[in-house]
Amino acid sequence: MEKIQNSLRVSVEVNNVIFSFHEKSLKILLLKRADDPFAGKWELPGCYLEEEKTLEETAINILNRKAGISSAFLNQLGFFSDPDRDPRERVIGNSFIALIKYMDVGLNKEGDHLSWFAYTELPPLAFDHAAIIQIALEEMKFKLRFQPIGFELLPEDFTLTQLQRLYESVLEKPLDKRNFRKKILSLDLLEQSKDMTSEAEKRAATLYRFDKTKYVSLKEKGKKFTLY
Amino acid sequence: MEKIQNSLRVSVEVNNVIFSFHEKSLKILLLKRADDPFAGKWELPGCYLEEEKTLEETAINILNRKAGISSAFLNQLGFFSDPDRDPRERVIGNSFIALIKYMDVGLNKEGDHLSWFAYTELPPLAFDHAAIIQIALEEMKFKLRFQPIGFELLPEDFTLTQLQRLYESVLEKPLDKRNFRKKILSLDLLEQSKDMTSEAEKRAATLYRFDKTKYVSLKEKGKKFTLY
DNA sequence: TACCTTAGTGTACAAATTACCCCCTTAGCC
DNA sequence: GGCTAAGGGGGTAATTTGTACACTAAGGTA
Repeated sequence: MEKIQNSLRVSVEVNNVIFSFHEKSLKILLLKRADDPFAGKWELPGCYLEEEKTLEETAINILNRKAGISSAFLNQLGFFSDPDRDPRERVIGNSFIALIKYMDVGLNKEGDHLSWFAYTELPPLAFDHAAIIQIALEEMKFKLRFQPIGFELLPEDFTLTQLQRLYESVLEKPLDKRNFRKKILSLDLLEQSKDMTSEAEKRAATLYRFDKTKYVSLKEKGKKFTLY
Repeated sequence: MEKIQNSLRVSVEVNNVIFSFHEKSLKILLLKRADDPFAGKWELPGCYLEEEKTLEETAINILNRKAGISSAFLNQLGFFSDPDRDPRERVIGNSFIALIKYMDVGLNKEGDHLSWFAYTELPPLAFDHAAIIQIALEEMKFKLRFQPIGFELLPEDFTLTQLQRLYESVLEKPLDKRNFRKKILSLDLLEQSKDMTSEAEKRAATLYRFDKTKYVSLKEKGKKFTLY
C-alpha cells in the first residue's frame, strides 16, 4: 500500500518514570547523563522507539536493559510534544509509569550512573524530565487513592506499617494507625503470610500479601477501592 | 546541534474522541471516511502532527477544522503504537478526549460525513479506533466519578435532571432522584441561574451552572469530589 | 377538565469515617 | 538482669455520608 503523502516523520522516544518505595519515601530511579546535551544532569531511563516494537514493548526493554528489572507494573502516563523539548531535533516523548519492588533493581548495571532519589529531593534534570515527573507524581497521588497500586511498590510480603508509610509519603499527610489498619483490612484484599518479620528490629510484625485475584473478582462485583 | 543518529523517524497523528451529551445518551462525534484504506467506515476526527505545533495544538486545530468547535475541555487519553495499526505505514497515534457542548458543533461542515453516535450504537470503525473508543469510555466512567467533568458536556445552564441523565447514561445504572439532588447540591459547586427552562415541555425546571472557580478553591482546601 | 409528564421535596436507617490511648514485645545499653 | 527506646497491635463512641423510599406541584395536551 502506498505511503502517506505530506506527513511529517519525527523521532519518537519512551521515558519511564520508575517508582519504588524505600525507607519511608517514594523514590524515582534516574540515570546520570554522560554526554551532551545536558551532560552531568539526570534523566529518566529511556530510549528511542524500535522498529516493529510497540511503545509498551520498548518500555519493558528499557526496564530490562537499564535497570535489570524483569517485571513491573506499567501504565501509560502521557505524551510530551513541545517542538523544542530536545535541542537536537524534534522528538515526541511517550512516558510510562513503572512501579517496581525496590529490591528488584540491580544498581550495578551501568555503574554509578543509576540512582534512586526521593521524590522530594530530585537532582537537576535534563530535557523536560522535571515536568514529566511532576505530572507522574500527580497521577500517583490520584491513582493511589482509587486503585490498589501501592502494593506494586512493596515487597511481596509487607507489614501494615510499611504500607501506611507509603501512603503517608505519597499523600503527604500523617494517617491514624488504627483507622488505617481497620480500613485496609476491611477491604478484604490482603492475606496474612505465614511468617513474621525476622530481621526486623524491635518487635516482629505480621506480614501480609496482596491478593490480586480477589481484587479483580471484588471489583467485578462492583466493590470500590478507595483509601482516604 | 547535531541530529540524533540511528533513530527511527515515523509518522505521528492525533485522534480526538469527542464526547457530548444529548437526548439521554452520551455521544461520540465520528467522521465517515471517503478514501481507502477503510473507505466507507467511520473514524475519529484526526490529522497528522504539524511542524512546530504540539500535539495539544494539533488536537485543537482538529476540533476547529473538522467540527467548527472553538472551545473544548481537552485531556490526553494515551498513545497507540501497534506497528500495523495503519496498513500504509507505521503511524504512532496520540489520542485526546474532548468534552464539548452538543450545540457547539455545526454539523454542516464536511457535509454528511460528520455525525454523532450514541456510545452504545457505534458504526463500523476504521483502523484501531474501536479500541481507542473503548479505552476512552473506561476513562470517562472512571473520571466522571472523581472529577467534575460532566458539566463540560452540558449547556452552560442545565437542569438537575439533565445532569442526572448524563450520569445514568455513563455509569449505566439508574440513580435515585432525591439522593442525586441532595448529593450534587451538597457539593456546593452549582449556582442557580436566574431563569427557568422556557421552551421546556411540561413543568419548567430550575437551571444551574457549574462554578469552576469555587471547585478549584474547594479542591485546594482538600474537599473531595466523588459521585457514586 | 381529566390525564399525562416532569419538577421538586424529607425522613429514618445503615454504613463508613473520624478522633482518640494504652499495653505488648524485642533490642540495645548500662 | 533491668531499664529504656522503638515499633506492633488493638476498640469504641460521635459524626458524617449513603441509601431506601412516595407523594404533591406545575404545566401541556386531548
